[in-house]
Amino acid sequence: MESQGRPVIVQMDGTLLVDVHHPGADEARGLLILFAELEKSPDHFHTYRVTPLSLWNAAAAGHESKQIIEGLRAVSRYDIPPTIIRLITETMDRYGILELRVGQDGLLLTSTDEYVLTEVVRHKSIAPLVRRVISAYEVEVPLLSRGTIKVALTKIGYPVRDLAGYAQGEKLPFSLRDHLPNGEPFSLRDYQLKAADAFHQGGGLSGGSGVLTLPCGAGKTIIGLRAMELLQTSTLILAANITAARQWIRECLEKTTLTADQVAEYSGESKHTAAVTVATYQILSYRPRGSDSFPHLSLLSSRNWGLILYDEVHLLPAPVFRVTAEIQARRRLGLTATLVREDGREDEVFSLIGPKKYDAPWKELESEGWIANARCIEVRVELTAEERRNYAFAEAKEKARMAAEAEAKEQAVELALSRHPGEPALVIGQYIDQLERLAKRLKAPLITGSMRQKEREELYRSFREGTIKTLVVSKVANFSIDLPDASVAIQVSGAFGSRQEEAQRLGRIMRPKAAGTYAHFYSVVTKETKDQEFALSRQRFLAEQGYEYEIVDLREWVQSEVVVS
DNA sequence: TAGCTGGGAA
DNA sequence: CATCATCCCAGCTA
Repeated sequence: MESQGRPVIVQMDGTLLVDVHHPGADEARGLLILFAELEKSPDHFHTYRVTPLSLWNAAAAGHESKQIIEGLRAVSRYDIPPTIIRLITETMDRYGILELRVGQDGLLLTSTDEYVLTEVVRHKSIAPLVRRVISAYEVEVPLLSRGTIKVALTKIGYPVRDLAGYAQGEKLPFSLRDHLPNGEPFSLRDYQLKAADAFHQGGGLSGGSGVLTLPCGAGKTIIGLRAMELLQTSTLILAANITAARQWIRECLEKTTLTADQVAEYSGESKHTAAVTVATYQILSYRPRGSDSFPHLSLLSSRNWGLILYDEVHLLPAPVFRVTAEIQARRRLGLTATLVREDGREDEVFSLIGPKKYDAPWKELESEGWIANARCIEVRVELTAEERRNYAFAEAKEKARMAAEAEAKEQAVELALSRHPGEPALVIGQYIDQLERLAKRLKAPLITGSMRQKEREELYRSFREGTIKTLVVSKVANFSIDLPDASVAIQVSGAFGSRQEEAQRLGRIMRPKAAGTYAHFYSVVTKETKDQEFALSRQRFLAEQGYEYEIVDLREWVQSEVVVS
């Protein structure tokens, strides 16, 4: 291939630009996601960035800096700047210089490079964790410091390869069923097997802990059950909320040979433990008022768990990080749709749960029909003259809300809905006032957090049965996994900067649709306001997931609709 | 003992 | 950056 014709431009600052119109762009992106993170995706060039964490994940997955650089050369339009080659090589090669293994009387932190170990051991965050210097290649660390030292080493740029192994855990013989209770045959999809294998391979030492990244609707639970089956051991499952916890219990009973007395819920409502116990993050982080102890954290050491499974690992709260540092001898599996945390503690997930073991190829899942084909549309609206005046005079903190609640959004929602007659649609927003207005205008029921669970379930049922076509929902849409699937989602307001929220909402329409049809995801945004600032991060998120998206203007849209009808 | 309400946390 | 979620617990009723 002509070098002029290659799709990637490597820049001095560590960003990688992909020309998305280039025929080799898809292939290039497949290479870049191995070791770089997508940063933004304007019209013609997508920007990736290499970060220490993205490079270490690649190294932990067994990629070598040499291969990565060769691959990059093959898709790069110009010569790669030497500083970037050095950055990739040095960062990746640091992973694995240090290793942690079991010693006679604690852990051994070992190095193939005496200078690195000496330097590291002198560091003020590491020195207190070292019990004894054995040689220039070996120091002793107390067993209990396993987690702390891993976090500290990552923070100073020398992530350690943990080869200290795992506790056996109580045996639990069971298997996945090949038929569900209703008689339907049940088997795992290819990528589900691959994901679970990626976690398990390497067995005793290098395998057995890490994170699997899969889109909503790809069957994360099933992969978790498969991982449990591979290990045949008692498991503590931590879930983000009670509904998710109960979903785990249901799936255990439905899809495995585990019996009801082997699966227990540990929550505010019911505190039972069994060989498989499902708890919420919140009960672990619970602290009675005025106290500084966490009475339920002991659950983690209450039994000889062979596996701790962290569902939605990006939500893992601080106290659970702390205790996870203390149980590094237990196998750990993290499941998530996005590894991005709003609090920036990705490095702790990397250190304490483990490196990323599998990242689902979205586009592949989509083309194989496991998740829906989705179209994302950003609808831009304007403030009215009056709103604009108020906006100009408003305090900075009021502005976001004013933009989010712009009157024109209501018309945009109506118009978007009219393009999908008969399709189940969700209107999702952040502010109850705005949602109340919308619900009235659309003559659709509104569901918020204050609605009783019973009433919600009623509405969900009608929606599922099709007697209700449109539901207006608040932030419950981000959490409630009972919320039925739709083929249209319209978001009118929200924490637009939050990619997690975006992921949840997009997930609402990701269940496979009939061949050749699309799911539609609309975001209604007010032009020239705070609202618009969030558009960039959304673009980035959607592009990360492999989605193209389209921008339309409400005014032009209104005109074209008039012409059509 | 279950079922509801309200306050508090993060 | 405030808003709205969540869950947990205590305390009430029956």
